[in-house]
Amino acid sequence: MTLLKKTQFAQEDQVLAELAKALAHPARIAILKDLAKRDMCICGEIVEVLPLAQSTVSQHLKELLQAGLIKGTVDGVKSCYCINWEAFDKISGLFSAFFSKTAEKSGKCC
Amino acid sequence: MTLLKKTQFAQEDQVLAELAKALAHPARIAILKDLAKRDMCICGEIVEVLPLAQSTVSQHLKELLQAGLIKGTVDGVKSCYCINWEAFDKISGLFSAFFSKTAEKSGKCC
DNA sequence: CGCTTTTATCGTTTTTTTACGATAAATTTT
DNA sequence: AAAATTTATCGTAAAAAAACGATAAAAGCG
Repeated sequence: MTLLKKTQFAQEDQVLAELAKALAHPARIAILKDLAKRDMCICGEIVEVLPLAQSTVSQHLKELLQAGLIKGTVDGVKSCYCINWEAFDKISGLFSAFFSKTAEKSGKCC
Repeated sequence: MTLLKKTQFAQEDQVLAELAKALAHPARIAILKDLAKRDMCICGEIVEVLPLAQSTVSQHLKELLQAGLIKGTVDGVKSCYCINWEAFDKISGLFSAFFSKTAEKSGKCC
């Protein structure tokens, strides 16, 4: 009788929900946009453009990493992050598939 | 010094994050898929196909309502829900805009 | 070598989310 | 009219997320 009901849903739905969760904070949206904007990848400059403490930003980066949306490499004392384009495209595809597949129905409604 | 930092981000990012949050649970993904699959809209039959208590499902429906993804009408003692297609398409557009705009960069990386 | 910079992690607090049972309101059914 | 059905809401508990400061580890600089 735990509180972990999520695992009882279809794998596919869990995956999409997990990805949506990674996007479910404006800081993480902003990070992704920032990483995409600069075509070189970025380290702790992200901290400067966000209204959050360094440790909090680090946490958000970790979540994006775990979701596979970005990748990071260590460059001396600095950390360099960038968008994981292969994953990003795949995830983009998952979302558009979800939306288009869901929407291809008649649209009859109450 | 509250803990409400979210409001300090760009409106656009807040909106997208909020929508992503509405999708950030497998139950809500499943509900949307189910509503789309049946081309008539559905009431508490949703409860039967989900491994969750009625009150919990009702809560998830409320969140989808608040995000604008679905709409609901009362039909006697029953409640009838369906996808809000106009909003759905718009939201679909927001996501694909986010992904394509973000991805249109060079892809230089570390 | 000692100091500074950079960043990840730890510990903690606050807030939000998830989940359920109980109940209440409204409506059918009997 | 009484009983049963349907669903939203309330109260509550447990878990997860968000945020920060402090600290630690690693690298670069004087």
